[in-house]
Amino acid sequence: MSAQRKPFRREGEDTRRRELVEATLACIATLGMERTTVREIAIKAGVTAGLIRHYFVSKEELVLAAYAHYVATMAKQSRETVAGISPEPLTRLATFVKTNLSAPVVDQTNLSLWASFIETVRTNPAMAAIHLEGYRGYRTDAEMLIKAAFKTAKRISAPNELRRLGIALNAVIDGLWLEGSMSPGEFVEGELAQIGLRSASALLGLDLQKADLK
Amino acid sequence: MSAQRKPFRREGEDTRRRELVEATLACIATLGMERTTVREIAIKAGVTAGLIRHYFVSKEELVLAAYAHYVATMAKQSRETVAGISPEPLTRLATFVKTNLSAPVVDQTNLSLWASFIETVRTNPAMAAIHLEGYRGYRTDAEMLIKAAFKTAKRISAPNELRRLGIALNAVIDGLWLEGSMSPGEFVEGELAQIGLRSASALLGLDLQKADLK
DNA sequence: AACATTATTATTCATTTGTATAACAAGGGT
DNA sequence: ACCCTTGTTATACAAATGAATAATAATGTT
Repeated sequence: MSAQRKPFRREGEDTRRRELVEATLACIATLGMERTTVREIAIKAGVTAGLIRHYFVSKEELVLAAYAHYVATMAKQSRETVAGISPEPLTRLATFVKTNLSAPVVDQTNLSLWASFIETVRTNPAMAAIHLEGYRGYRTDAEMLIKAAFKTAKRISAPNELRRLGIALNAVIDGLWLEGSMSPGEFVEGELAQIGLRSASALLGLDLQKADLK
Repeated sequence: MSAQRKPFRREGEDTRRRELVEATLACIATLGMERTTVREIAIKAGVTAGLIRHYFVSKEELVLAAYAHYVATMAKQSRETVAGISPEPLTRLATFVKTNLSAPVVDQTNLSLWASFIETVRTNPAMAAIHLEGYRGYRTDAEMLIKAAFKTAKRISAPNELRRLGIALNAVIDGLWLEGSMSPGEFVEGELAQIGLRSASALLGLDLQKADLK
């Protein structure tokens, strides 16, 4: 009547680490940071709890790796979407705005994940470093897009001005993303993206709505 | 050699409840939700852990009360600031923007507190209700201010338009608040508020910077 | 096919946490 | 001055948690 020992397969180190990291993100997103325990992560990953310590010296280190993975994935997706379309600057800018204001970026679970990390970011210097790098990259992307669009429109763009507009554009997107992710029922399909395009147009003095139709 | 029993004072119910609620907020802000335990809260409040259960049937209920207190306090402060100044609509709008983009609203600890609640808001219906009420009130405030400013400028404002602008204005403020609170070192004193005024001006087609100087 | 390595499972341990209960004393009523 | 209510402290407890250690079996090597 002895319970059988669980059968298993040996995986390569990188595979297992990625599996564990992804299971961690899934757990945090679903259960929240508080209820994300090593046992829960292990269940999600389909392994036993002990294995976690074989790859990560502590739960804290695993969470750190998960955050790094999350930031990197987000940045990569955003860049690939913009890079994969028409090189026309205005269209790119419009796509940048729209992508970040539609599913799957706008998503309650995604927001939860992001929020769960915030408090850790504040208290953990290693997490803070990862965050700052990601944020700066994101803002630089926005500035580059604006710069290119201005150039096409033959508009002068001083570095100061560019910085200010990058911050502002980023803020509208973040704010709308926040509202949309937090209160999904408050907006109809596509409304958020439309408001984003209009707002960005007003902020930058460009017509992104026309560009979006191309 | 027996340890002395801790001396204490009896407090009225509402006083104690408020003390416990405030201690809870302080704990969450400082330590994060995960490390906010009933014992830690009790220490912060200067009482022993057992007392908490005398006023709140569970830790969850205490956290809920703390969130309600937090939302109410924020809303009250915002309204009082705007109400306490010149009745000139443009100036009010400018103040609304500036207040929400300066200390003490823009603050890393404040952000932490807010973020800590997010995941709870998602999973707990009671928390979600409190949140939605607060958010709608905030947006309504913004819409009213915009409407008044438009009226002064003799501009027509359709309900749809008003809703859209309210959401957008709210988003810029939220986004800038987020960026400023998360990466305090990235902005110089007053920069955030300036960007906020400029952005709001562009969004609404009003000159809030001039209005701010009055 | 036997072996060695080590990834993985299984078990154990010390702490922590939320909650429950018991003991005590502060302050009001008479 | 005494008692009585109950706010408050102190102790206890079962469950959960991160981590440590022991046991086992999957896979590559020869």
